[in-house]
Amino acid sequence: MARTEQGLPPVYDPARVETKWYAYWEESGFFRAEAEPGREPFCIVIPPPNVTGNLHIGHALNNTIQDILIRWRRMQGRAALWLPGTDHAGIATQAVVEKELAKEGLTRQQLGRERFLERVWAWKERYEANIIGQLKRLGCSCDWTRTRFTMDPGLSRAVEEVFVRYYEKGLIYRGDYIVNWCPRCETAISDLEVNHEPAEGKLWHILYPFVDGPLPDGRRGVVVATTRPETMLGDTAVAVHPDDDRYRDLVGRTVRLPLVGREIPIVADAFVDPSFGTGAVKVTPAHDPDDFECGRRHGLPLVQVIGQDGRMTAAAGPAYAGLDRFAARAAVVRDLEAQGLLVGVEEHTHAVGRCDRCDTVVEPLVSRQWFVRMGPLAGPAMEVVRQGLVRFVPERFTKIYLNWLENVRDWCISRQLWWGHRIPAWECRDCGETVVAREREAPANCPRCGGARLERDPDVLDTWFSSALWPFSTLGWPDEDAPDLRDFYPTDVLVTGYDIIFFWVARMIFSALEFTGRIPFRHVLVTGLVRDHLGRKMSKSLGNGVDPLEVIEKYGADTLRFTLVTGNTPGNDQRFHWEKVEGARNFCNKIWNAARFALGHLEGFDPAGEAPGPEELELADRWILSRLDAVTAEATGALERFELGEAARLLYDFFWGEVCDWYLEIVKPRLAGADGEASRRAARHTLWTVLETSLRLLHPFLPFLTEEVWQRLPHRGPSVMVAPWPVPQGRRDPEAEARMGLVMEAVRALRNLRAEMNVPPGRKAPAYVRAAGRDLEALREGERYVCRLAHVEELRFGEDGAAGKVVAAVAGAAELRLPLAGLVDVEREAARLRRELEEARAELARARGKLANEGFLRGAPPEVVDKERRKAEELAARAERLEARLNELAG
RNA sequence: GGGCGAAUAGCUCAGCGGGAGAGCACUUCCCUUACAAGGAAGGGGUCACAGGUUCGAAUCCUGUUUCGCCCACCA
Repeated sequence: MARTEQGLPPVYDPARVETKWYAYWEESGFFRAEAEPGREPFCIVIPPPNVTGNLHIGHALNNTIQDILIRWRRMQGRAALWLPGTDHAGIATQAVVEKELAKEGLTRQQLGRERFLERVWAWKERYEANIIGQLKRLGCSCDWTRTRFTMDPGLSRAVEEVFVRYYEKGLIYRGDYIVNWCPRCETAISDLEVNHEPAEGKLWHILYPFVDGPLPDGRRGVVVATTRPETMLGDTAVAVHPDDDRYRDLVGRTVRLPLVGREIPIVADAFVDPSFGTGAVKVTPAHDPDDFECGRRHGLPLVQVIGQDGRMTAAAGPAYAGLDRFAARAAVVRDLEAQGLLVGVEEHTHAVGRCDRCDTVVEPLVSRQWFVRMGPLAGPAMEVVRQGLVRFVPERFTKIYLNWLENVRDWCISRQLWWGHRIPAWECRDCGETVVAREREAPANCPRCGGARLERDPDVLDTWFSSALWPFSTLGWPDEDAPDLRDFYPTDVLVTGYDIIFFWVARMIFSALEFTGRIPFRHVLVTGLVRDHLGRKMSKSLGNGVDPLEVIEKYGADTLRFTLVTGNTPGNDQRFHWEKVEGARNFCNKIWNAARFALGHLEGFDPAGEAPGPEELELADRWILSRLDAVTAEATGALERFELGEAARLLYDFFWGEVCDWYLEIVKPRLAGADGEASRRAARHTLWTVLETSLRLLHPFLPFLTEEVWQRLPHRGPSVMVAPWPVPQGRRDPEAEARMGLVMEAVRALRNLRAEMNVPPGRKAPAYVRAAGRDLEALREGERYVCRLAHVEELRFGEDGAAGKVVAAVAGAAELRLPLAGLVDVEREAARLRRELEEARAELARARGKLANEGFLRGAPPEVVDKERRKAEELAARAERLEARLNELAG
């Protein structure tokens, strides 16, 4: 940090400025969105993070994207609302708090419902504050005055309202159905909360003997195949396919259930696949979804042999009651074997369902639950997507979405938990009547029998039931006149991961259509996962997670944002590499230093007072301004298409590759006055224009850095975050771009010649140019740039040059020559080249020798051999180049 | 069993009908007063494979292979 320019250190220090600017933005009220006439609204509601813990790197990506979109639209003058909030995350939060309790040796039952909920609320307060703090560190420009939580009074009212209206419309029903039950969480879970994983298992073949004894043909009974023998205790039938000739004559007969003795019928049902197992299926309506349906079709009784705790019930018989279901499996197999009824065992891998939360094997159980009828809701939800009213980005996710809705089953929404929205239903203890009502309208007495013993349903709703309402409940629904609902709904874009399209996106769409009659958002921008550097999912158990806060502390929020958003396309996973973080950090530093340089030359600069006329701008100015307009248009287009990575790349390439590498270098002597006052003024103004505009373009991506720099630059307005988004100013100039292109190519060609020939950096010489027409004009116009940047004394047009020349063709038309004499000592250079050539040849011979050695080829690892091969190729190429240069020197 | 994605420079990835690119890594030179977290020059790729459409294909179509993911009630 020895030198400073304008008192600025040569390395950008994000820690010094980030909190300062965030506080300034917040105090200035820039995050607050006000809808006004004439200002088109733009709204994003945040996918509410769970209050289970801290934000992870995926949140950082997701929220960076939202912030970029919001900041961009805000600068465009839209009334941009980013509505923040958090989700109570029912089962997940309850689980973490229970875990915390367990450390104190407590269970929630010991605490009781009320005190347990107090604990959860305390947890919620702590983590909500945490999460909001983290979003602020990231730079998120949310309207914090509108922060919501899924269990806020208003949102809870929406939940209640939705439940009651669904119920009144017949779209919610309660009933005894088979559901996915987690015996550890002791609650029902939805289909989506079950993960199917392949598991090594066995397929047991069991003989169920005929009640009436063997048939005349000798058959003693029917053999069924099962992967879960313990469930046989609850069998109430055997099913075969109606067209299966092997069994057709058996339909209607009765078999005796082994171990239990119950007499059960053989029924015909088309759900049976004759090609699987023996073609005969044991039917356990209480413990298998297919069997449940089959049982209903045939009026079979339910025998529940596994309880909600995963242990066998009394109905399983005294030998098994109380046993864990897996212990019971072993016992049943043992007993069947003893009776000679186990007639075969095969190895068999099949899918076993596990609880999304705790990985416990799910038990299908019949229990009394609440369901949402999906049929009538799915149709419109598919229609709005088919019609393009709601668009997925990228588009391929529409198919996934539609496919899911086409096959969706009714949604089990009740959970046997405490943390969540309590179901607004009461049951009469006297007559069993069910009453569904808004809490404030709940009757004191049973409307049917008049009894006073109405008891509220103890269960709560699936957490996604409330998230499904998020886009409109946060804006004030069910109050139809809520100003925010009127001003900002439907929202514009939902940014979310592909992992919750079914859980959340689909449910928001059908809920919104049902209750607001409108779509909830116009676009769904789907993000991929951030994986670790090996491509693995980040997870707590692997310990491979990257904490966004750690990145922010080490490198700054802008760096993290830029890292996550570049080189990545919507819907695709990306890997996290610290090298990429460093690349983003370097870019920030590049901007910082370009600004440092510019500030040193813009002292006392007044943009309005010094605007040069068009005729005062020279080639480089017209070129960079043209490029600035082009990049402005391209970046804006990319943002409109949600290609944020593309927009970021465009700006990166422009700023680093064109502004810094070329324009700043060209402008240095001009700013120092080398080309006179007019040139200096044009350069100064253009430099300011390019830098100031670039900062505005970069602001959504790098909010802190751009603010810090912009504030130091001559500017208008209180903050770059409320400065106007750039629009092209009609400065496109294809002629200037073409001419400058040629100039740049000439510079590159001359530099190349110098480097190839080892011309000492300090040595200058004239360059001879042969060109015609426009090329000639362009090179004449850019002569000063070429001379300075390529370190050439002067350009001599139309001359053939000296002996020992080196030639480069430029743009196929012009030709540049450098005389070697005067640049290098030809004799010494030739000697050096010969030495290098010898070395290269010697090394090449060694490498070739190695590659000819059978022992090496066989013994060395393939990658080593490959490397050797590449080395040989490179050496050969190098030798060739050296020879060519030697010839050049000689000629 | 369906569906989707990926396969491009040593690594990580953009590009998706006319130029094969970026960052990192590699080689050479340069501490030139914006930046060595930098500058200049350079090496490195039959764009997985096979067909097809086209004047032209990394890019579109068909098929194949290898990874990865999602969905599905096969007991």
